[in-house]
Amino acid sequence: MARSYLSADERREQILDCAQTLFFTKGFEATTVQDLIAAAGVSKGGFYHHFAAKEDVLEAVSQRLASVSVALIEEVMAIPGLTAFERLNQSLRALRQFKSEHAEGILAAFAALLRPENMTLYNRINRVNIEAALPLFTQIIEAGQEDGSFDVPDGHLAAQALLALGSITHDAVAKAIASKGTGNGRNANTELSAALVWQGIAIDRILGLPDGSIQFVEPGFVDALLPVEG
Amino acid sequence: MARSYLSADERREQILDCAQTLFFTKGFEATTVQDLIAAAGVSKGGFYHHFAAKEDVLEAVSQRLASVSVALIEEVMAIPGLTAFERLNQSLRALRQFKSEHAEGILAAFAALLRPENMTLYNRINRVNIEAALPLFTQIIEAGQEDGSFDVPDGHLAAQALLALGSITHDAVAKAIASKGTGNGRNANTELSAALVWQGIAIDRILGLPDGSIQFVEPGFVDALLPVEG
DNA sequence: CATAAACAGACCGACGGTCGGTTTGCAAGG
DNA sequence: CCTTGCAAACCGACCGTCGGTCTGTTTATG
Repeated sequence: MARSYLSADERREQILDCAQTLFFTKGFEATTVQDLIAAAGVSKGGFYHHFAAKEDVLEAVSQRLASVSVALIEEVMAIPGLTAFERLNQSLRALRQFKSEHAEGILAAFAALLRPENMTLYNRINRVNIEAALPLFTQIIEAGQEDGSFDVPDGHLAAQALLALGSITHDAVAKAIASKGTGNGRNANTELSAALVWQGIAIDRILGLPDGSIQFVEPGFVDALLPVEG
Repeated sequence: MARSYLSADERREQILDCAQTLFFTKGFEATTVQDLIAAAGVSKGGFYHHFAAKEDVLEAVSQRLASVSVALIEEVMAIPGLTAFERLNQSLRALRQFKSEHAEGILAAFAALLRPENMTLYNRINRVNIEAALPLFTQIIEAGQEDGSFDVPDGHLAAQALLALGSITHDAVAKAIASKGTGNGRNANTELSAALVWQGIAIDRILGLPDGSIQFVEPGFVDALLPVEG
């Protein structure tokens, strides 16, 4: 029968595409290698020619997802002549804009990731994302120590604190998604907005800025992402 | 052959004891049900009589560990006549003291948890711990909104932020443990101390307090926990 | 046409979990 | 005090499935 014979890179990407879909749909543990090779149309031997283990696929998927955020921030890093404060705000804005532009996909991803059977996937993606973003945020904050934007004793530690705050909103996001179509979506959206506003304030405070300095949400951001029906 | 026949509670606890040791030693995934029943001296059927799945054992072990911290904080909650600020500080002190008193065990646990093959165990324990501690911290902070101790818009969100900060120090702890016997333990301990001091400052700032209000470390705490040899 | 990369698929050991049956403790009835 | 009945504790052989291996075969490429 006609084998397809893709290049290593193409095949890898194709398998990762299938894996991403499957992982998000049924979870990492529940996705078998059989599922993966069936979806990708490749044999067991072919699969293990490109990946040493199922675990490697998880890692690669996580890395690929993290690289999206990294690229967005690196674009902002390339802009010359910004203060560190402006650079941080712009980075957050870029991430926000990306979420808005891909609202549908982001939403589906979150809905999948927050399901209990997907904790492994969620934790891995989260970890890799933080590891990838940490040096960039460290760089920004350390520049901010120089130019007087921020008041923190250590840029690296401050960056870790900022990234750790991300987990605050996950609860609220989960609730907001869960309440879709249950009638209290309005309420959940308000709660999520409050959580995001607070996350912004927490960032301000950690960086030694007055409340409201960093713009972490925009009015209507949540409602645009999660439209309340009815 | 002489069966032992323990009560359900006794047997459960016994299995959990063995499981805890095994999970910390070889990790959750690497510990098989065979290992568990061999260690506990019970049969497959006996094991599944008490636990519906291997996963349940993980959950139970995590819950049991979390209940230790909860008990410590609840003790502080029972003290009458404290301001919320004092209550928070006392709670943190109690946790710190517990760590000092059980330095050896705590250290071994951390060393085990931070190994890459133990991420599942680590994440689970972390999650359960946060879930267990969240209502208590929320209660303290909400009281602090009333009595003027803290300046935050929402007690629950503030508590989530505080607990999220815990992850900052994990890196430093991992480094400090890893550097034992490598000669730069002195350095790693200093770094860990700095991380803990920063975590205290971050808590201050999030709660709207001046830097240094909350005592999150004491001088010599790290060196007492992780003695530098030589 | 040689060589290596890409792929195939039968196969394996081990794992989590099930199931029908057995043993023990215990309380109620004689 | 002794049955007797019964539920709870326990046993261990067995099963399906999974991740991973291994021996080859097919395709591209220089």
